Amino acid sequence: MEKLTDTEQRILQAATEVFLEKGKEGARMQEIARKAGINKALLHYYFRSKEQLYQRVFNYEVRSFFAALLQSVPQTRDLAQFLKGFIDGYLDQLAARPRMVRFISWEISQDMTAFKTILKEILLETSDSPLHHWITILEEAIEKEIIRPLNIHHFLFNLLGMCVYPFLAQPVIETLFPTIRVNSSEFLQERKKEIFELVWRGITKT
Amino acid sequence: MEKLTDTEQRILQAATEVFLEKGKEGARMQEIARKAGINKALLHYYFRSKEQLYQRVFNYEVRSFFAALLQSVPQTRDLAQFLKGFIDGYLDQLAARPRMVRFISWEISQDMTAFKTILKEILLETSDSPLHHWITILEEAIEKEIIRPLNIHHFLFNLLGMCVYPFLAQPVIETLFPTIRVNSSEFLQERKKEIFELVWRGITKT
DNA sequence: ACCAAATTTAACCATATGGTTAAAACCTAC
DNA sequence: GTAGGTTTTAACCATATGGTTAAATTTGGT
Repeated sequence: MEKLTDTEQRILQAATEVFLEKGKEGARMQEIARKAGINKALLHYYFRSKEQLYQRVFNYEVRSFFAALLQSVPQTRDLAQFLKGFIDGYLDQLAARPRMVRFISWEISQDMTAFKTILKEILLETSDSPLHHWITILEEAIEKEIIRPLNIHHFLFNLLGMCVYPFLAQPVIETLFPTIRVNSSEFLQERKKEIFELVWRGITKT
Repeated sequence: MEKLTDTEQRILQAATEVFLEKGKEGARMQEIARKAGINKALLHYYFRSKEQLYQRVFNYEVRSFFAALLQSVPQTRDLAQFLKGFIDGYLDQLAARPRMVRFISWEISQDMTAFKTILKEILLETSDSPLHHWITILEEAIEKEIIRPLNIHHFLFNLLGMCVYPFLAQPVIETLFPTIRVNSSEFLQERKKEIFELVWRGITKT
C-alpha cells in the first residue's frame, strides 16, 4: 500500500466523484482539477493521462464494489440468518455508494477488457469462500428439504436484482412516486423487510 | 405521424444504435453517418445538431420503453395469470431491446429534465389503466386474502428488479458464469419460470 | 431536353479538451 | 539565508469533433 500525498488523495477523491457521475467520456479533466482545488497541469503531473487516472479510479471502484458484495455474504450456517444478513449487508453497502451500480453497469459495458482483467485478479486474490459458501448453504438447504428445489443462479440474480434496482431506477421511481426517497433510511428499512419476506416465503417448503 | 424519407429512417436507425451503445457523450456523429451510409454533413442537413438528433432518439426510446412496460400489464383479473403474463411480456420486451435498460438508466441520471417532460406527457396521453389495474388487482387480492399483506410499491420494484437485472449485469454474469448466455431463449425461459415461482410462492397465503 | 428543386459531397471553420512546457513559488536541510 | 530539489502555475500546443458552406449531382416534372 503506497502512501499518497494529500494532493494525490484530493485528486483521486475528485476524480472518483466526477467519473462516477459523468462516466469516462463525460468526465472533464478541468472539472476534476477544479474539484480537487488545483489546476489541470497538476493532474497530469501526478497521473500522466486521463486514461491512467480513470483506470486507477475504475480499478479501485470495481474492486471495492465486488469486495462489498463478498463481504455481504455472512458466515452463518442458518439459512434465514444468512439471507437476512446478506440482504441487510448488501443494501447497506449499496446505500453507501448509491451511484456505483449505475456507473459500473454502464462503464463495464463500454469496455469489458479492463473489467475482465480485474475480475480475474479478484477471484485469484480472494479465497472464493463467500461465493462457495453461498452455493453450499443453498444446496444443503435444498437437500435437507428446508427449501424447495430451485435454480441457484437464478435465485442469486433475483436477489441481486431486487437489491440493486432502486439505485438504478432512482430517477424514475422518484418522479413516478414523489413521496419516495430512495436514499432515505426508511425506504432502505422497508426494502430489507420486503425483499426478505418475499424471498423467504418464496423458497421455504410449505 | 410525419412520413420519413428512407434516408431519414436510416439515419435514425444508425443514431439509435450508436447512442444506445455509447451514450450521448460517447457517440460520434462521424460514426452515425458511417453506419447510415452517408456523410457527416447530411446528418446536419436532416437533423440540425447532435443535440436535436439525440433528443429525437431519446424521446422515442424512452416512450417505447415505458410503452413496453405498460403493454406488458395484462388485462386478466386472475392474479396468477396476471403476474405470469406480466413477467413473460416484460421479459420478452426487454430481450427484444437488451441495451435499452442500461441506456435509459444511465442517460436519465445524466439529464433528468428531458426525461421528466417526457414522463409527464406519457402519463397524460396514456390512460393510466395499466398502472391502475396493477394497483387494484393487488389490493383486491390482499383484501380477499388470496395473498398476504405487502407493500405494493416494493413488490413492484422487486418484480422489475428481477426482470431487469440480467440485462444490466450481463457482462458480469457472462464473465462469472461462462455457460450462461443472457440473450439466449433458454435463459429467458428459465428466468420467466424462476421469477414467477419465487414471486407466487412469496406472496400467496400458505 | 431542360429547368428547378431536392439531395449529396468535399473542404473548411471554430471550439473544446487532453496534454505539454518552462518558469515561478515553495519548502527544507544545511 | 540560501542552494537544491519539489510543488504549483499560466500560457501554449495538437487534435478531435461538432458544425458550416458552397459547389456538384441527382431527381422529377414539363
